[in-house]
Amino acid sequence: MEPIQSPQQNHLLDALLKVDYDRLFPNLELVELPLGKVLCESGDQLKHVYFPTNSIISLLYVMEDGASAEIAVVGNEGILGVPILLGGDSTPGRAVVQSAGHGYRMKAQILKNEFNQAGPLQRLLLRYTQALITQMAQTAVCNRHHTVEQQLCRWLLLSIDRLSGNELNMTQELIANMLGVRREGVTEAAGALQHLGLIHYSRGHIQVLDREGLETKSCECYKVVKNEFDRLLPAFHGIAS
Amino acid sequence: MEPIQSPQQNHLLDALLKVDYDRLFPNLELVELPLGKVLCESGDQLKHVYFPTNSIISLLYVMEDGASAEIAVVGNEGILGVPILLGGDSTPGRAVVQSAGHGYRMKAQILKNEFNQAGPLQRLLLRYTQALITQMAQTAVCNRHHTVEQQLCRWLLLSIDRLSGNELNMTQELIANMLGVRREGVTEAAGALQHLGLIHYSRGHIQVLDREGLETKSCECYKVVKNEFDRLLPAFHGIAS
DNA sequence: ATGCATCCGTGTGGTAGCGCACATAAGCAA
DNA sequence: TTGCTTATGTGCGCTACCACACGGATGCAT
Repeated sequence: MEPIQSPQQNHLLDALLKVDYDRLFPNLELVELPLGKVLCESGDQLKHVYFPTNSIISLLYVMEDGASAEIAVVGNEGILGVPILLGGDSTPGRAVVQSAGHGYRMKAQILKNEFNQAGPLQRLLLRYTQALITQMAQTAVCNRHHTVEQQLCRWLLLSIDRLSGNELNMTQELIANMLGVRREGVTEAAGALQHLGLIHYSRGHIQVLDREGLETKSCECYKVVKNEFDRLLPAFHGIAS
Repeated sequence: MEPIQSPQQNHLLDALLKVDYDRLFPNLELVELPLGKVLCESGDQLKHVYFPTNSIISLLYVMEDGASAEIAVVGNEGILGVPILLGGDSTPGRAVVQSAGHGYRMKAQILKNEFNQAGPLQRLLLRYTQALITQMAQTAVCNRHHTVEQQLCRWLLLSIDRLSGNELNMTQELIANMLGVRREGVTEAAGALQHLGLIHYSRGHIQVLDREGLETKSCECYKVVKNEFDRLLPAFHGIAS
């Protein structure tokens, strides 16, 4: 039972003015985004930008010794490819599909040209960039000061916010890679959350049972990021109007 | 012996086309930036943007419990006020003068108007934004994986790169606040570096004696950030041409 | 049902950094 | 000098997390 895909499931596309949307629409290509697919290796130049619909893309920085950490996630609220717009053609980061699903992609140059027209589309994407920056900054602080359990809560909340349901397909091993901690650390934290009845998981399948409880257990970082996204990107639905 | 101040000591201003520079020049106001001055409290709307010349501004995130961490620094290579340009009027961060000196400021609205013309000035500032994003991302990773000593090296290098000499006025207590670690941790790390002959410090005055040695001791994060700034913002001196 | 890869749980020992408490030291003021 | 403030050094117990090792469990394929 795959849900029907539509570009408007992506909030950025949905927020475009009708005239902008209609112009871009023919360039959008629906793509499947399987778990683990690397959309952009460190230092690569992105050929396409991606608008996830029901998938999540993780922005990872990988270090020389192989250690990694996620610095932000992109779901149906956003776009992968901000560096293209900012004029630095590459980033030192890697983009990986963290939660399988679909998205629309578009040749990077086309969106860049639209962006350079400095209209509402540019303003929208710049506001998204600001929200992304906030997420990265908060991740930096969170990495410094919060426990694995708190960070796991934040991460779960950010993830399910970007999907329709309350379930994730994601092994603890992968989560550990995202958070930049050991797998055992995730096991322990997840076990604690399950014991509290906040989540249920088994073999790579996670259900959030008590969203509010998770928010309580989480550090403030989740709320800060969420509030900033809501503030900067209210759902104003350019097409519907 | 204060050095003579000129807007062109700031690399962004220096990189403007002459026509843009001439138009902005009358709006630039030289300001002194004393140590510890808070230019922007969390959630504030910036009235001015700042172009440091021989000062450094630190972007700090402060948490509910008072713990803090620096997510990026802005010196003569950059500008404080990127969120203004991106259209989110405020940020959840705080901006503090980390190294006393001077800078030029300008009413935020004026620069925002210039930015919205979508010319070379906008492209320059967007490239700077990309560099800033890289710095924040690398900070997030560094917070996760590297020792206090490595981070101190990175921090010292990033700082002296943004000043003319090889000296800093900065107590260990303040550095600890920036890095989000204990003061004693900085004492220990700084002691080790001094023992190796890489730095000399006493009561809030730090000299870098062996830059190369510091780079060796530092984590890769410094080089990644530096390379990305050099790549995105080559010194191309719009005025001179 | 049997085999097998994957995923998860757990234990043991080691370490970096924390919180706290104080001891020294360097500058400054009268 | 004396005294005061600020800056830096050090020791101690504690905790979160790490690295490694291995045992157990689950689901899938044949």
